[in-house]
Amino acid sequence: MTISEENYIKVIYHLSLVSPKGVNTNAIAGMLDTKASSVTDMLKKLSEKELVAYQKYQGVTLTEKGFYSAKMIVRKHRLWEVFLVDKLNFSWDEVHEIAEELEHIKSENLINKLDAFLDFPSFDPHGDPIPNADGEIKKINKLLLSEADLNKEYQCVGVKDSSSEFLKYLDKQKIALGSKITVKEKESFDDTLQIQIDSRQLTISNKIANNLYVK
Amino acid sequence: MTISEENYIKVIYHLSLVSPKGVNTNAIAGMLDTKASSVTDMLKKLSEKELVAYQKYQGVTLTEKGFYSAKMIVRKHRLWEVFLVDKLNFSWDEVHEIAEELEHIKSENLINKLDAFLDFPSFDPHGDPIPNADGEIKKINKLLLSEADLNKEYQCVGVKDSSSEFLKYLDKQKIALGSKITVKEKESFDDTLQIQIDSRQLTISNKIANNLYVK
DNA sequence: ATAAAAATTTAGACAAAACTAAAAATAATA
DNA sequence: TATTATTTTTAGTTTTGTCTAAATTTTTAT
Repeated sequence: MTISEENYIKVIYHLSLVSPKGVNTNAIAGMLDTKASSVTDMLKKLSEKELVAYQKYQGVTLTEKGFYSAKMIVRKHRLWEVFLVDKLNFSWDEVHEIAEELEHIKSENLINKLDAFLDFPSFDPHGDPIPNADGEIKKINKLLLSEADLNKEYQCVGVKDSSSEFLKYLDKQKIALGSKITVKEKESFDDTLQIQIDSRQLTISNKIANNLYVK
Repeated sequence: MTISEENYIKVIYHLSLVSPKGVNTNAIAGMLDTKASSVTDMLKKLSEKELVAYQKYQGVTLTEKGFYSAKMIVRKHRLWEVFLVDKLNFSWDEVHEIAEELEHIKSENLINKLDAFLDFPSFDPHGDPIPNADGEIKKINKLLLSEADLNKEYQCVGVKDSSSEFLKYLDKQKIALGSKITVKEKESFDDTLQIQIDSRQLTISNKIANNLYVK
């Protein structure tokens, strides 16, 4: 697989988690910042290689083979992110772009040794699960903070939006994975939340609460 | 720079260490396993970008800019090799191919953090020097074992040929960087050497002695 | 010094991955 | 249901890096 093909497969994977019945050409184009016509061309090629099931005008889904390939790319991306944060002291908002390059390094041996070196982590620095060498993914029962019960203690386990801006906001507010969070009050007018986080009081908008996972 | 351009610059760098007056088109083609005509095309492009000084039919040399770029690529390659051997427990004959891919990862920040993580090594697992962030290279007075004096103790500091086959031969003979080597006798007929290595006796061919650096 | 050999460059073509513009199919709406 | 609007595909180009074959230049050898 070329780097370009891998990027398509990865994007189709992420989109298919949201729309499992079939991923639209335009959605793929949007994610890859390319044109729909380019996507059509690539879908034909990926279909030839039996990585996707493609019927024109009907969207695409990953084949078994494509699904496994996608998980291996995601595995590499997330393991490298762990490496960058845990070993090289990058902050969690800096690692995505670099991992986008590292995820295309071919050696399977490399990634398995890296996995061992990192002690077989199950989650990346943003709380996203890391597929193991067989493609298996550890699921946890997480929910958005916006859906959390009042006065019940949760633990922050991930972010939905992992943009640099959001992550930097969280750093500023000292909200990190592992933080203990209790929703004290919910303002019905604008869905603003009063939360207690590691014994501090904080007011956060609905947008923030909609992008934080807790369990 | 594209990956292809980087590969050309790197090859021109290595060849120019041997023929500093100008590197031949065919030599580049040989190293990159490509055709001379492709090399000519690329030389024009690299010349446009002022990475090389190219006069047709006269061979090519690196400009200041090209020379620095080359050293940064070599720096990345060799730092990744140290990482693979020291941290991921690869053996020294397995790392070249993987480093060939890793050397093209773009982030300067990444490579400097990796450098720090590895404790600013000056030499890679094959004894080749690692340029620092400014492109400076630590030189040592090494010589080929074939040129060594009799009955004088040397230390193995590098290999000239770093092919997997040669490295595996050295592993088999338990010759490693740091080994103490004394040439006891030189057979003038075929230049075979009787050496003492870490208190063992060994007979090695001229070909081996011509590919081992000592100091 | 000139002919033959080797090295290098040019010209034209191709594959991959992108693009634009236009056509076709599907979805949405009056 | 007919008509827009949207989405998707096709057709034809472009760019990058490669190739083959032919032409040119340089080097080697008679």
